[in-house]
Amino acid sequence: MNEKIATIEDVARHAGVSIATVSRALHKPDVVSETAREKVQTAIAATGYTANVMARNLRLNRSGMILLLVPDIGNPFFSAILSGIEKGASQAGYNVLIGDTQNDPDREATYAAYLRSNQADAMILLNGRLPAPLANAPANATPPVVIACERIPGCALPTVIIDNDEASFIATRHLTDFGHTRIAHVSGPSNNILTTDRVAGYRRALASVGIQNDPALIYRGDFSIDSGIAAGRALLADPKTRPTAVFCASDGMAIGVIVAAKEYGLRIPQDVSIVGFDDIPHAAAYDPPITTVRQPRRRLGEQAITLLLDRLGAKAPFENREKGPVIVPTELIIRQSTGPCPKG
Amino acid sequence: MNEKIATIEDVARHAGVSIATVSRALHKPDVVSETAREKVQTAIAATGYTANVMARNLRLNRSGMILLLVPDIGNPFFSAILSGIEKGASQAGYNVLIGDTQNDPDREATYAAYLRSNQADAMILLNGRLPAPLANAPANATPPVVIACERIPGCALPTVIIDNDEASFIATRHLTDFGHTRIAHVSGPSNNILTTDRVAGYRRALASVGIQNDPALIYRGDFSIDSGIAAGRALLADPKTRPTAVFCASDGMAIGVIVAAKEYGLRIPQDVSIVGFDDIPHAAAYDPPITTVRQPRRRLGEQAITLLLDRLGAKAPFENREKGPVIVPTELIIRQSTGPCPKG
DNA sequence: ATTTTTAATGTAAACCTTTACATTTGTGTA
DNA sequence: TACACAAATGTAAAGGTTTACATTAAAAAT
Repeated sequence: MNEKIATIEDVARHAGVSIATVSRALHKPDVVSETAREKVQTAIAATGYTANVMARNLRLNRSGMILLLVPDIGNPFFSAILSGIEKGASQAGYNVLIGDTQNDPDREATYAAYLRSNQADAMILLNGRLPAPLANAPANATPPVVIACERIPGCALPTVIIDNDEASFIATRHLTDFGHTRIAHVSGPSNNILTTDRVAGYRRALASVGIQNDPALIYRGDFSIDSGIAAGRALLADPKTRPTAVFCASDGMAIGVIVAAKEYGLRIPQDVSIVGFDDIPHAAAYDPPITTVRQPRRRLGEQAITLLLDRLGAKAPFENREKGPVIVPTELIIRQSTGPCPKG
Repeated sequence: MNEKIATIEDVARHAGVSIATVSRALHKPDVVSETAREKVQTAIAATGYTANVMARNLRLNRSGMILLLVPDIGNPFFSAILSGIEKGASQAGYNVLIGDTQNDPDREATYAAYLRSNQADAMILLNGRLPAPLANAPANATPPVVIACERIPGCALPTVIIDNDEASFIATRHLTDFGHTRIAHVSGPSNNILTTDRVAGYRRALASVGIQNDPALIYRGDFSIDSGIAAGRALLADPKTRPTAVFCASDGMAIGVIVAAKEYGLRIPQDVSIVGFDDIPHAAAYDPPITTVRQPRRRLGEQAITLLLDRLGAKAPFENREKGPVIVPTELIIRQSTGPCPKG
C-alpha cells in the first residue's frame, strides 16, 4: 500500500481534467461545469486527496496562524482567556499558535519575528511589553497586533483591558463602606502596569473618603499564594499596627493572607476583611468564600480576537465594537470574606 | 520605506552571489568560502532578510508544528502539562499548535487531518480518544502520535500516563491505615478511563484489607467543585450512613466535599477525612490543607514531548516502539485533611 | 606544461498550490 | 454561413526555498 500522499495533480489525472479545474472545483465551484465538478469529487474521494496547506499558504502568502504571546502558559489564569481566543479564531478559520515567552525579551523577539517570516498572520499580546521588532516598526503601518490584559502606555495598537483603576476603587470603597479605615493593599510586582493601576484605584478610593495614604500598608507581592502568605504575616503580625481590611491584587494572594490570618487566630471577616481580585473558581469555594473582583477572562479573550479579526478584515464572530481601547466590565462579587469594621 | 519583504533573491543580488550560495551560507556554512559567507552576512543585514518559513517548509515537507489536542483549553488542569510540552518542543525547534476539541469527535477529526495536510508534523493527544482518521490508519505505519494523560485501551501508540490504579490504591490505603472502614469514593464521569482505573484502585485497596465494597459509597462526579459539593451533601447528610473518610478523584471535588462537610458542622479531619487527587496549587492553601495524590503534570508533558521527539528522530517510520506505556510516578502528599478514624 | 583532483559556485528542478491569461468549445445572432 | 460572445477548460507562471547536478576555478600531481 505505502502510497504517496495524493496531490492535486493525482486528482486531476484521475478525473481527466487539468489541475486548474480541480482547484477551481474546490474554491470556485460556480465557474466549473456540473460534470467536471462531479468527476473531481469522485477523484478526490478515490485518491483521498487533502490539499497541502503549506503549498496553499505559500501561494496565498498567508499562514492562517494567529500567534498568541503568553508570559507563562503554565499559569491557569490564562486558560479562560485562551479559550475565548481559540474559539473565535477557529470560527474564523484561524489556528492559534501559542508562544510561551517566560517573560524573556529574547523569546518575545523571536516570536515576533514570526510575523515577518510569514509563520503567523497576526499576533495577540497577553504580556504588557511590546517585542523589540514591533517597537521599531514604522509608525505608518500598524502591524496586525492586538494587546490584551495589560495596556501598554503610549502604544496605539488596539487594546482590550479591564479598568483596573476603577475596579480597585470599587473594591476599596466596598471596604470603606463597611467602616474600615486601616485598609492594606497587597499589590503585584512593581514593574507591572496592573500593579500601578490597581494601586492608583486603591489610593483614589481612600482619598475619596478622606483617608490618608499610609505607605506601610502597601505590601508588594507577586500574585502568588506564597507571596500572599508572606504579606499576611508582615501586615497582620503586630496587633497594634494591624489593618482591619486587606485588598489583594489577586485571589491567590487573598488566600495567602487568609492562611496567615488564621495562623494568628484571626477570624475572617469578624477580625479582618479580605478582598481578592480575579474571581478564580476556587474563590467561591474557599473558607470563607472570598469577596473579589470578577475578571471576565473569557470575554477578554473573545474581545481580543474580535479586535484582531476586525483588523484582519475577517468577519468577527462576536459582537462588534467601537474605536479606542475596549474595556470589558468587571464586577465586585461580594461573599463572606468581608464585613463591618470591628469596634475599638 | 514601505519596501517589500526581502527574499533570498534580494540577498543574492545584494551580495553578488547566487541564491544557492546564500542558502548554503545559512544552512551549510562549511561548504561556502569565507569571503562569500561574509558577503552574504552583510547582504542579510542590509536587506533585513528573514527566511520565508512557509516556502522553506514546503520545500522540506515539514511544518515544524506539533499539534496538541486538548479537550478543553479553558481547564487549568492542562496548563502545567502544556508548559512542559511547550518547553521541550521549542527546545527542539518545534512550535506547539493547540487544538481545543471540546470533546467533539468532529473537531478531533478535523485536527487530526492536519497531519495529512502537512499542517503538523506530529500530534499529542491529551484526551483519551483516538480521532477517527487515526483509528482507520494502516497498522503497519504508526503515525507520529503520542498519547498522554489518558491511556487508550488496545492502542499501541506511545503513551505516557500515571498509574491511576496504584495511586488510588495508595491513597485509599492511607485511609485504612488510619483505621477508617467506611470510605466513600467520589469518582469522575463514568465514560472516562481515569474513573475506571481510580475506582479499581480504590476497590483493590478496600479488598486488600478485607473491607467489603459498598456501591452506595461511590458517588459519580465530574471533577468539578460543584459536583464535589453535591457529592458531599449526598454522602454526608445522613449521620447513620455517613462515611468517616472520602477519597475524591480530584482536588476540586475534595474541596467541594469539604464545603459540604462544613455545612453539616463536620470537622475535617476529626469527623471526616478527605483525600483529593492532582495536588493543584490551591490544595496546600485550603483550610485544612488537603491530603492528595500529586500528579506531576509538568513531568507528564515533558515525557510526552520526549516520547514524540524520539519518534520523530527515529527516521525509520516502520520501526516499532519499545514496550508499554511510560508511567510517571505519583506521590501521596499527606496534609491535614486526613486523620484517625473517630471512635464510636 | 599538462592532467587530475578538489573546492566553490551557479543553474535549474522540485515542493504543491492558485490564478491570470490563452485557448477551446458551444450558443445565439446577424 | 459566418461571427460575436459566453462559458469552460487548459497552460504556465509565480510564490520562496533547498539541493542534485553541472560548471568553473584553483590547487595538486604527474
